[in-house]
Amino acid sequence: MQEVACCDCELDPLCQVVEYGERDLANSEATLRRRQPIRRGELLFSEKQPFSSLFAVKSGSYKAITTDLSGKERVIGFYLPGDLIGAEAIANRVHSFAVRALQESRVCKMDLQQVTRCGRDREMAQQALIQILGQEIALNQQVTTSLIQQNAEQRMAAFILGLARRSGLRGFSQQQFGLTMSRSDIASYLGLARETVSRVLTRFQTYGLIGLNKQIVKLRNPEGLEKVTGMR
Amino acid sequence: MQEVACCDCELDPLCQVVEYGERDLANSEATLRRRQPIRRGELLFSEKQPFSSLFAVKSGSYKAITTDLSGKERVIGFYLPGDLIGAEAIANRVHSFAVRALQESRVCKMDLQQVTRCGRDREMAQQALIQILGQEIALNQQVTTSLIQQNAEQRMAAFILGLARRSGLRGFSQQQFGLTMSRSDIASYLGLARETVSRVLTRFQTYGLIGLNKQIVKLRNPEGLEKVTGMR
DNA sequence: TCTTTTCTTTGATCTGAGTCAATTAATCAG
DNA sequence: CTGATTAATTGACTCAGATCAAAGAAAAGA
Repeated sequence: MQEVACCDCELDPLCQVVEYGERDLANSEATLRRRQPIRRGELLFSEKQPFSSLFAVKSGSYKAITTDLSGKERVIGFYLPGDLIGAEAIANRVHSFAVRALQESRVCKMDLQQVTRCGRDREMAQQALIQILGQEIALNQQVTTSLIQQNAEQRMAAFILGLARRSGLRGFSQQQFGLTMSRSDIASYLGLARETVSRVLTRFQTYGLIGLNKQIVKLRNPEGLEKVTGMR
Repeated sequence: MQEVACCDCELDPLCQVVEYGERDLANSEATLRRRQPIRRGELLFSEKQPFSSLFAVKSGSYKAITTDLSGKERVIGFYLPGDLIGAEAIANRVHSFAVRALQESRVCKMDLQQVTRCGRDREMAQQALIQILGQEIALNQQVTTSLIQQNAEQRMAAFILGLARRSGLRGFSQQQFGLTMSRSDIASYLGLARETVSRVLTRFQTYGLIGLNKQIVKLRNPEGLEKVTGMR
């Protein structure tokens, strides 16, 4: 299982400050626990659970899910190595969705309560956190836009390119990466039917845009995909 | 034009800290400018413009817009009294979309550069900002979810209820409020055709869910609307 | 005021994507 | 390895919502 390097991780600016601060702390209560293992299918936290920590994905992948009135599960996001999990609960101190591991994975866990209590490094930590949250807002904005006003092919193309970009940013291959979530998960996330996801993926293969076997996606024509999205 | 009270504004926790800090500052360079007037159609900032300040809507309304490849405008959000504008640019120091006033409006403008330089109040200001950003992330998450997987009626219902809730939260009527944006703007935002927005609105009227004349919406049956959304 | 332009509504038609159904492939348990 | 269960693909059909078109209502200019 390939892991993201700390230097490529979104939470790292905060980790550094916290860990630096920790050395000076008399009590050895770790505020930061690196590389916690999580089994496939395990919940990182559940909906309505009180907020206690932020997580950074070290390896593997996760999905964020809510349950609607009829009890059906809805996927509202995916997390890959280097991604931040849990920011949505900072203000209300309660998680607004559950997060489940899609495979054997590892996270780094940071106790935010402690972070905001650790005195002289507090300001640096806060500064770092502000940056991270700002980044998060900008990203969410983009994702929302690219999903809402687009058709099935555009959504899928944007989704695949997004995965590729994230893979590249975290130090992995930008051309080839794992599609660890099921077709149903993708469908739910993109607001499409399973069957449509399947059809669009095979269409993309016949167009020569991507190659796909087992869980591995290969970008054969990234520019073409970019065109399909219809965005800049 | 009705204005939101500062105590009902999202940016207020930050304003308070900043303004308190300002009194002690030797230089009288204001970091906070309250109630700046903006004319209808005027840009608050444009896409790709360097980030310099956060804005809080005091009165009126705004839309956030990007332009796609074909040069067509896409609405990606609306701002009402009490809302925060500009958070998406904090991390990258560049605005990722433009914001245009939908009518005569007022904003409070806060220079964030200064905020993060003002010394002993800095920590309080940062704490406040973290809360605000966290709230922003949680809200965006909700909006995205409610839009992507819903049909036209569900989107419109959620949109109207969202406006009502925001209106109520800011100290205005929850039953009655202005629909200051055009049908096209709503359509673009919700990812629908103008015609569909129009049709759904008339359907809602004939169902007795809302009343609508000129720019004023009245909720006649909020529970009914809530049911239409199909969410909790 | 009247005219022009823009916005909104309503109707008719068409199409992308959802639903239902059946087949094939992959994963899991023993 | 083998049968059982679950996931993915493919096809046929349907419908919500897009597009096209035209009329009506508001808003902006003169």
